Amino acid sequence: MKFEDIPTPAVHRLSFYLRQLEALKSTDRRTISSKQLGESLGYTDAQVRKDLAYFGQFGHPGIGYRVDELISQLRKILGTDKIWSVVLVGAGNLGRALMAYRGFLRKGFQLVAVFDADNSKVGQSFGDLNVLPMSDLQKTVLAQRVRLAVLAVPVESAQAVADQLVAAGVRGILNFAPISVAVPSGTAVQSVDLAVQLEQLSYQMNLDATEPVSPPPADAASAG
Amino acid sequence: MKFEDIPTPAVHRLSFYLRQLEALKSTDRRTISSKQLGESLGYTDAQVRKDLAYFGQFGHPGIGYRVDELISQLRKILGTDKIWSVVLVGAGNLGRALMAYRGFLRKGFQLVAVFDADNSKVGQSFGDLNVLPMSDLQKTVLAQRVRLAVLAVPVESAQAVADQLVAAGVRGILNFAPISVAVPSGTAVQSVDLAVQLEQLSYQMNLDATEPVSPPPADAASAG
DNA sequence: GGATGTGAATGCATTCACAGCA
DNA sequence: TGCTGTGAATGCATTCACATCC
Repeated sequence: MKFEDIPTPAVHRLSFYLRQLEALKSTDRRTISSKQLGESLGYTDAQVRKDLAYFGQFGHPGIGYRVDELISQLRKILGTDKIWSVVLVGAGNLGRALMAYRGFLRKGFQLVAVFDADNSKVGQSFGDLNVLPMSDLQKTVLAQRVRLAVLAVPVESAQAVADQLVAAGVRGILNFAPISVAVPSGTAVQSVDLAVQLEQLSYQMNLDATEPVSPPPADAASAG
Repeated sequence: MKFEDIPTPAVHRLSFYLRQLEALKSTDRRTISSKQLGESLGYTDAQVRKDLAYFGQFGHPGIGYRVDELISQLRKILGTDKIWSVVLVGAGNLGRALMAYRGFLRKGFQLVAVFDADNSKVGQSFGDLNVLPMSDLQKTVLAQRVRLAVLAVPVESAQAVADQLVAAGVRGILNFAPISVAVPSGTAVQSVDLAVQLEQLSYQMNLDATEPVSPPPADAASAG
């Protein structure tokens, strides 16, 4: 089976397996069964086994999966056994918060440059780095062969910046602007839109007939 | 067909249709076909029609969908035709950035309280609001009948805070901590984990045999 | 002609269930 | 006995293709 036709949802779950396993490292647990791993994440045991089996035989019948072993296999599969250089475009509140958020940089990613279109921000320090002007983007990305970018700019400029990134050689974009960024095939985009996610929650509440807007407080509380 | 068994991916796409349509409002466009709407988001026309048809007949044969009409239908379906009260837990960098990010609060959501466990943060101003201590969470959420929460706390406390939120009556949580938050059935969780998303990009790059880590710059650049 | 809405057909992902190994 | 890996069976989502309406 070729890598290309492994189900996308399966690849996505791999990241959660890895996260869960890494949390386990601080405990004294050495092995884990597909059942245990699945239950902690809300999946079935068959699902876990099938997902992992797409990539090889990592388990030990009668034993389960060895935690260390599976972690390193998953890192290899996901490509985070090597370090990826990442640039950030947009040094505003969100950009800063994202980079500062603890655990953002789980091993495997290193921020190598930060850009902003606002000249008043250029030159400001940003962790170990200084904010660079957009005019430096092309040459920096090219020179350092950067392949990944985080896009935290206002929605109006998101598409234009994405175009520049792709032109400079970036092949994966993590986009925080609320727009569907168009990129040529061969380039991947992952998007995070808070409004979209809240809407999904709102929809799910409607299913339970949970009432929105706070009416004047009474005393009862109901749930499905 | 009952609301409960509409495909999750379809509901998710609804949010993107809505986002796209809202962007269209600033133009003079009055109607749009399933083909046009789909193309702008990378879906087929049949997909768009099927998704919308799960909820009713919103289109006009020979014409397409009227933008205004479809927007209000989608808001109704997603539950954002009413205002949902939202609380934020965690007034750190991320929490502040999330709330400040323009467009975060697309109509339909209103932040009514902010909590933080760090006493030095309590009392600080946060937009129109003041940061409250965690000890106020229960009574505030209960009194205002809040059903949605944004969780931007360190991973160690995420599960405990989620438990408190659920106990207070929250039924939907948007979680930014890198952990799989367990909640009782009847409560929904949406999660955002930056490391997970970068890993997904990393995996997709591997498919194209794009090399990670910057070796000393040469002159060639390749792409699939 | 130009578009929707929708049953039928296809294709994809998950689950079952069991052979096989430690 | 306990657990994996995996073909076969099921179930879900997408796409096709066409009757229908403006």
